[in-house]
Amino acid sequence: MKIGELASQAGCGVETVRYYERVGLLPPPARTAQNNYRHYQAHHLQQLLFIRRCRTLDLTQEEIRQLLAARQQPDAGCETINQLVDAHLAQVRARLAELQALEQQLLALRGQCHASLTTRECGILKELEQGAAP
Amino acid sequence: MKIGELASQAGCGVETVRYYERVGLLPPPARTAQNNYRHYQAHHLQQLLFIRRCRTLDLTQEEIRQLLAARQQPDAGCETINQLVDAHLAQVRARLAELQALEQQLLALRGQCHASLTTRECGILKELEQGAAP
DNA sequence: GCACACCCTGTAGTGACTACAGGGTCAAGC
DNA sequence: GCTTGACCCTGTAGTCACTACAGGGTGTGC
Repeated sequence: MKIGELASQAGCGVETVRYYERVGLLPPPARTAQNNYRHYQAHHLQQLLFIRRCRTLDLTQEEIRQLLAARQQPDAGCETINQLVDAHLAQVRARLAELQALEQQLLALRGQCHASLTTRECGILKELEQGAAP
Repeated sequence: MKIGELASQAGCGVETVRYYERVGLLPPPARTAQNNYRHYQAHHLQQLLFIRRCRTLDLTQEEIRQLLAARQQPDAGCETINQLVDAHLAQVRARLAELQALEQQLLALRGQCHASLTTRECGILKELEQGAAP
């Protein structure tokens, strides 16, 4: 299949596909001799779907590269895979904690001004100007 | 004061200060005639602290620019400030919801493999290869 | 023969910095 | 007077994962 069909089957843009090839996440497909168009096989689609699924889980390219490499060694142990997912989960939870703290800070900030005041009187600006870290 | 002192008082790098000047968040300071060093006043530090406080709240440069502009008009109403904080809070909450969903997906994925198997048998890889979006 | 969808390469932009390279300046100690 | 090291300057390139052109070639239907 051509790149447009591959991309639409994977639910991404053709430019994303070419980008994955450029950065080495997708192997370069064969080209037709006549017009140099990329010609993809089923395994390309499989790998692209794998990559897209990983991306919906916010895995980085580097993490995906490690998973793809692991897939090449089906007889090796899968501890690195488990560790990778655990590490990523830990990162997500760390970011969650950060964002929850941020939400509280913003709520407190928002509580500084309820009325429609002048900028000079606005509690939010005052807090941002003078407040130390909460 | 010179840029190094300003930066250390604000708790950021000198390159960040120069960057803020380049993108227009900090006004260009006077330069000493002798050696062209930047020479900062107290109000520069004030503004830099303001910017850094906004950044710890994950406000974007564009949002900070709006707050700085509002500060220049102390007699105007502060509705835009309140709206800006509300909008940002909504964004943070949306991202929180996304991350919580992601956490659940990763947990489910992690549950696919507890043992130390071969890559071929690893439930995580199988899920990533074949699983539809949860 | 023409319009239009598709394909190609290559480059630049996004946000908010960070990290050099390659140079100039200043103060302290010898 | 000289060296050493900390500081300052400009300008450019890198980060991440795309996205958006510009400027061209190709294929298909009317």
